[in-house]
Amino acid sequence: MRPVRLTRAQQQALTRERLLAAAERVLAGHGYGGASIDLITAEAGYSKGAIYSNFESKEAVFLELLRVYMERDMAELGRIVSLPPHQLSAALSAWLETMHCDSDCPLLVTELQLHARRNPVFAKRYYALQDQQTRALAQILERFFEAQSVPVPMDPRDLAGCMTALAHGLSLQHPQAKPGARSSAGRVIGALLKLLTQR
Amino acid sequence: MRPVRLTRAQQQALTRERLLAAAERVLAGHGYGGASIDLITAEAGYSKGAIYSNFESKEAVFLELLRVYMERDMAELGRIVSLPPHQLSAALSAWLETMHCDSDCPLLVTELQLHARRNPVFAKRYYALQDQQTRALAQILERFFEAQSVPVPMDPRDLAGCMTALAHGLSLQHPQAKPGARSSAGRVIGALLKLLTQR
Amino acid sequence: MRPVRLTRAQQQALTRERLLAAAERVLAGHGYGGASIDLITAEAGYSKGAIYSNFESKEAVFLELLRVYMERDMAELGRIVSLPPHQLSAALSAWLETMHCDSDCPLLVTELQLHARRNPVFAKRYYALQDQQTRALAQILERFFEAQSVPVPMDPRDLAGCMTALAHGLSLQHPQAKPGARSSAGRVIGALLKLLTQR
Amino acid sequence: MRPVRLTRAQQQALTRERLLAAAERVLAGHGYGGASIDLITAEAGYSKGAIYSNFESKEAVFLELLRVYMERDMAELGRIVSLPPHQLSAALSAWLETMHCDSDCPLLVTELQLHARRNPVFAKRYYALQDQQTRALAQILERFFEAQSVPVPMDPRDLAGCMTALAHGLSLQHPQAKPGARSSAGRVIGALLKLLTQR
DNA sequence: TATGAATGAGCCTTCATTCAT
DNA sequence: AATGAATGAAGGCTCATTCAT
Repeated sequence: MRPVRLTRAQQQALTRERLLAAAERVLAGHGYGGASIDLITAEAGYSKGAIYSNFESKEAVFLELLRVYMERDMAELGRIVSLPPHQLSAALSAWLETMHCDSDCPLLVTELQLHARRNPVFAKRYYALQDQQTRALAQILERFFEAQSVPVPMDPRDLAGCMTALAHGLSLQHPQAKPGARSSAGRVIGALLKLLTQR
Repeated sequence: MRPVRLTRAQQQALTRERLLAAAERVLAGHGYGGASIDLITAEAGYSKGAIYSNFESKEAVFLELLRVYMERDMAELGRIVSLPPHQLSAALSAWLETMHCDSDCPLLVTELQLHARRNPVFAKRYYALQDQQTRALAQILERFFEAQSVPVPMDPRDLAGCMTALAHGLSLQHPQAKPGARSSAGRVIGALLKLLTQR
Repeated sequence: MRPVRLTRAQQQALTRERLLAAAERVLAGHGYGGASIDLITAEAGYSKGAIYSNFESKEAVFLELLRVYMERDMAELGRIVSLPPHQLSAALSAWLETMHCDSDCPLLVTELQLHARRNPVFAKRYYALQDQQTRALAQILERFFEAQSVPVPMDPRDLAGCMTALAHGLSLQHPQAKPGARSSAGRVIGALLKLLTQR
Repeated sequence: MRPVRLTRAQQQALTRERLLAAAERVLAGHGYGGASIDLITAEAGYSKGAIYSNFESKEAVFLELLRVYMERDMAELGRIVSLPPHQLSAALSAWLETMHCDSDCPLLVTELQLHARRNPVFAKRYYALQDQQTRALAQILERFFEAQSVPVPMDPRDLAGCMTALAHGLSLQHPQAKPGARSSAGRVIGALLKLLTQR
């Protein structure tokens, strides 16, 4: 039989992960200013001090959150870019909708963007990661247009920026959609993409 | 000769305006959570208590700020919509660039959007004003496409939402641009608009 | 015809009186700490500044209130002491009940007593006035017992102090009585007085 | 040897007790309105925030103070009621004098009474505890009169209310007595009790 | 490692007081 | 005489952070 007990390292990694997940939820629900240590640790089922056993400071938590967040995103984009052409369109749409329109993602990213605007340390890391993501999305878009035999209508990276801006911006224009409802952001982005491939 | 002294009502109106202007600057510079009464009144050159002679509460300051902000915007859009067709395109581009890309506006609006997401009272007022603005922009876009003899490629209000989302979203994707530099956001939006009228 | 206009002095006296009456009501309703200048002047139908045109400071308002309050009380007691013996008992009972049990008086006096405990200036005036009142009541009690042909059972001034203490203390022991209800304080004091005259 | 260090729970209990004791002193010295968190924690030798590690709010501090205060009183009354008859009279006198005349108790109780008049939450708890105390004192008075073979001259609970009202009211009628001096309140109450048992 | 009492700076708000009108 | 905008000192409370346990 395997021992049920986790090693020290595993235990701590688990705590870190739980804290980060809690920080994500609290950030989405309460904003950067409203995300207090107490709220985060309570959400994770720990007490206040747990944060300081696992992170340097509150700032460090969100820096780390940003890292895992973008890493997750990049992995997904990496998966999509390597899909066969005929699956690309559907995957792209799904990504734009699920990751950026129907979830807390726009809220989260926007909070982090605003924070980056005011915090140089945070900014450096934020813009680097965002750049990576834009490049990845640009590559996907190139392959996407190629698959439709349509020339990319503008610089692919600019287009990638547009898609992200639209996904975030549109989803913030309306109150939190009910879980079931199809977000208008998704619909509108789909329509725009179709427009750009239809001439 | 006119007396130099202002009446008391004028004096207070001046104070209100200064406080609101200070609130705008502080909000842009420190975010909703970071915009403390102390910071705002100091920025305006008054003592902390002055806010409470002019506003019900901190919340009321930002609600009022939102109102004058949107009012200013609507006046400008109203001016644009009544322009002769051949001046429309230039005015629209200028508006998108100046009001939404090169200024603190996207920062500000995004802060307010996020706040609206979490504050029902604020939300009600915010979404109402945003809706007005979207309608006005939609009307302008219709006239714009008409002037180019091109059918509007999608529902005009959706398109208006897209333009705003792009203006906000793109300008947040990069660190604060230096005052002189032409923002990439403006360039990209211009390119996209051209694309949509060029087929 | 008499002119309707009051003279300056009359006008100001009226304002003072209104402010004092308002201070009395607010003090009873909100306590010493809760009786703010704003509350008082609003209750009187004036604006904040009116207080400072008529009184030195907030403290001075309550000092003056105390004076008119005690003066009013003394006048009433003076009236009672000069009544013919056969009306004395009823008048005394009525005074104890109406002035000290069924009204805001105990609340008010207690607030002032507590304030006197902590403010030497206030204390000096307060205890002097209270002493006057106790003497007056003592005299009345002497006449009261004389009228019943019963020796005064203890030092008349101590007895007067007891009556006042009972009237105040008992009426604070219960939540604000409904206007119509006969206060238990009045009933109990009546019973005690009867006991002391019945042997 | 016992360890000198206290456990954490003990440490916190000590802090709580110190804060409550400080609150009691500050309340007596500055009144309900004047008893600020700053004053209380400074008096206890802690920093301002310490209160909030131990109590929900300022209100809760005084609610708790009220509780321990009344509990202490009830314990003492419980001790007295079970005394043999010949010790009753002396114990009762001692209690009335020490607990209610020569200490800060009347001040404190009166502050709390006034607060209860204006705060429904506080009132509920206050009047419940006061009722308990009155019943206990009534029982003692019954035994007291029985021991003297004199019928209780009025409803025992009313009489208990009278005794408390007298103890509080009389001791507030004079400036803070010097520690050594025999309070006139004690003397007067003693005299009255004797009167009631002497016929 | 995780806890949570204690700290202390900072926040929003109230309020007595001043003074130009 | 009365107004009320502005001041500035508290006041109650929150929260990131520290540290003994």
